[in-house]
Amino acid sequence: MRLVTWNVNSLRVRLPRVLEFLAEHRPDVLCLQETKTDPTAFPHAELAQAGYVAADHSGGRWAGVAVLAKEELGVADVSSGLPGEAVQDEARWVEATVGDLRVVSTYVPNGRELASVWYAQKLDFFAAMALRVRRLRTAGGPLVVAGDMNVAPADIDVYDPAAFVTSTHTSEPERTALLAVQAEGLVDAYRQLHPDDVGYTWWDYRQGHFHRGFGLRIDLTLVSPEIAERLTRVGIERDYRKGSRPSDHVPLVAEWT
DNA sequence: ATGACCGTCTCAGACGGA
Repeated sequence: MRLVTWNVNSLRVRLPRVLEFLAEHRPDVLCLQETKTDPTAFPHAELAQAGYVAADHSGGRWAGVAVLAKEELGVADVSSGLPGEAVQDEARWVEATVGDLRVVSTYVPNGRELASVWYAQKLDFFAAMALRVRRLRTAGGPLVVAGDMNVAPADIDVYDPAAFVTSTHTSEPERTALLAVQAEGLVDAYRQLHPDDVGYTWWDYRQGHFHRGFGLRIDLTLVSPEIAERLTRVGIERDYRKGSRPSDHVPLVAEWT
């Protein structure tokens, strides 16, 4: 199984890069975030030509998530929205079943500033997420929760921890909230296979941050234990930050037997 | 340097992103 998560920052603009990626890597499953797509404008036809079907939760100009699967695998039992999320219908959570695998694609709220209402809503989103993961784990079967968590789990995941002490994404409450989700029975796939490696998945468009190596690891693939023990490779497709009109995030690839 | 980049919606500039 090859499963990929990628915050594309507008599926309309990024469609050529997405089709390039599908052709090059042929993932079984591709989780997308920040599709920024109107529900009526989701590019189902273009993806079908590439051999993929999609379960999308599209909310217009902001957010938007989707689960793509190879046509022969299909997407079943689609569920849109996170029960209990602070702001309903922001299109930050979609679930689908692919084969025997339950897949979630999520785009956690940014939080904007510490001690803001948006920051509180971000923590609330994680709390709702932990409850939902508990439910899904109780139901049993292999589970993947992949997406843009908007939290760098540890200082190794931050190019300059000191630069973030007054910012979101590295605060103790955010990290604790993410750990509470994992405590429901999910493993950080990249960190499992790369315990000491620096592996950023996002670089700010500004100030040449990519070329200066200033990134964060905020896109995660969280897997249930039966998948974690079968992982064979977890890789970051850094080259997709280069070239024509790149997203500010890159694809994270996980493979298991 | 009080910003710098990118995408969206609406039409030059705001808002969101992290």
